[in-house]
Amino acid sequence: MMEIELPKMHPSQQDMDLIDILWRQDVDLGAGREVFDFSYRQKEVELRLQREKEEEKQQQRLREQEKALLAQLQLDEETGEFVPRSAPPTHTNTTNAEVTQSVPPCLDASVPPSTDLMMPSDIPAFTQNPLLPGSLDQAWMELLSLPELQQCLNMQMQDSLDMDGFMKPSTEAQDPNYSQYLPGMDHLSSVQTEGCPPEYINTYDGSFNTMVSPNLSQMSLNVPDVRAEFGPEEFNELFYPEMREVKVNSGPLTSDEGNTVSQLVEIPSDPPVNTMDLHSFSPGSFSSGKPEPMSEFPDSDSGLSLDASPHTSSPGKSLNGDGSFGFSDSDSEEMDGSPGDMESDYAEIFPLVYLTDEAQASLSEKPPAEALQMKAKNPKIEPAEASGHSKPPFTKDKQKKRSEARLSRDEQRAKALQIPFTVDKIINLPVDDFNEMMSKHQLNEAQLALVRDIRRRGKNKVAAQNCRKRKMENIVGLEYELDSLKEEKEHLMKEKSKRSTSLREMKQQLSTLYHEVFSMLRDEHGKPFSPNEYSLQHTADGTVFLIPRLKKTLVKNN
DNA sequence: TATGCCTGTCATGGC
DNA sequence: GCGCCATGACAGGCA
Repeated sequence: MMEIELPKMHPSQQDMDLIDILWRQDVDLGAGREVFDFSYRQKEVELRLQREKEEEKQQQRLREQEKALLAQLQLDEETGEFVPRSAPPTHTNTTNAEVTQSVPPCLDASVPPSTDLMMPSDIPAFTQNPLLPGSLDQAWMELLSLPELQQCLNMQMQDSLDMDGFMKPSTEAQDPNYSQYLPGMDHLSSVQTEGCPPEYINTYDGSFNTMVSPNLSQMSLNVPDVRAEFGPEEFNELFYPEMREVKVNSGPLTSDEGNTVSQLVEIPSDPPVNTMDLHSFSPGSFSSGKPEPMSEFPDSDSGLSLDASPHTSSPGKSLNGDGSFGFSDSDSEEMDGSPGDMESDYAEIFPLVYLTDEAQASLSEKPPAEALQMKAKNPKIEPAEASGHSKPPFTKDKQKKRSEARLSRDEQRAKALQIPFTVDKIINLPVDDFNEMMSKHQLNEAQLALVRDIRRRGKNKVAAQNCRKRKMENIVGLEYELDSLKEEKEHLMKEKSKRSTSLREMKQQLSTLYHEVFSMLRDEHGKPFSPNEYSLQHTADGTVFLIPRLKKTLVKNN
């Protein structure tokens, strides 16, 4: 087994099983991973560097955007919030007082109350608790200055009012805020917040921490779906456990998530072994430059009908001319139609080309005619004893690489058949050049068949190499992808855990503040409101409503 | 000798 | 229809 150097990862058993399944599919194809290790490692390093650069750029961009944004904002000294300079006066200034002073139903005078829909006369007026002159305001200010809390209240308010018909807050005033609290989810935020300029979406997260209390600034709100954990119903349960029948319409916060194969593995860098000298095989030199194997075929010269067109060459015209070579039309057809048999035929026709030098030497003592006669006697005998591969052709020369051996096998065949082209040319010439080359030489059927076969095998060999290489690259790529996904999953799990903790703390704070504020409210008689009968609702613009719970239920039923 | 890997080859289908 | 390419399957060689 080969030791492969793979990127460091700690896959689970399942992952390993998956890899093994993929790997087993190809392992018998012989693709070796180590071939790709180097490029793989390179790719990995490049990817990491690229990721780091991108992160750096993004941070830089965020800082710039934040600066630009802050330049457009001014700090509200009272609330501590940044507000656009050009924006109309915020409600935050008035909210503070109106929470306790303005007349219900709408506690914020800047927001015209929908009195026809809103508070009937049974809504008690707010009165500031004389005993707690500033603390209430302060508490609300603190509460309202927390964007997260505002957001929670907004959600609750919107849900309630959407359902009750008391008020339909503009989504533009709401949704963009969500994106501010989802700095890590810009892509999602931008989907939901069409009305919000992207620079606000992308930059508020940077300034966000400056607006919140220190402890909260530690919290990150990159919660993909806050409502999944902190939905309106849960919110209701948190504060109105007894009012579960009041269904709220949850707003749509959910987002619409939405080689060149490196040129052929160089064919064995070694050039075809024993590259034939093309010129030595020119038709005119056949008889003179008689290659050694040809001694096995004393009749071959005479058998070559150089003038005969391949198509007109009859069995009698092939090679021997006397037909002793055993080539018949059917044989030729077999060769063409069944390449698998061609090798066998070659083996029969030119048995020596399948043998080692030694074997050839021993065979040379035997007249080739004998072999040909055997072929003639039993033409149906499958070469190499029927399997076509059962006889190892080059088992003697262990030093030779198999590829070389195989290559030389075709070369030897070509040599034996006196093919006047190099195997390399036969395989690699473009089809036009190949045809042109072929047309310049009169080849008999056996030669044509062999040339075609050599070309086909040669091209297929390269194709197989490419195919295996691609397969290995795919496997390596999948392993890398698997590793990345595992890391991402791990990261998301940590993130989720962090968000949950943060959310819990916020809920707790909000609950505390809510009850604190509620307990400070007094009606015109100085009596506290019953939390069972009233609830506080808060909008994005700072308006606070005191909503009678019974009313909500009634409206809902209507 | 058994086993796993590598490579060449063939068959087949798509372009 | 031919040639090329991709790929699954198979077989042989080798360590």
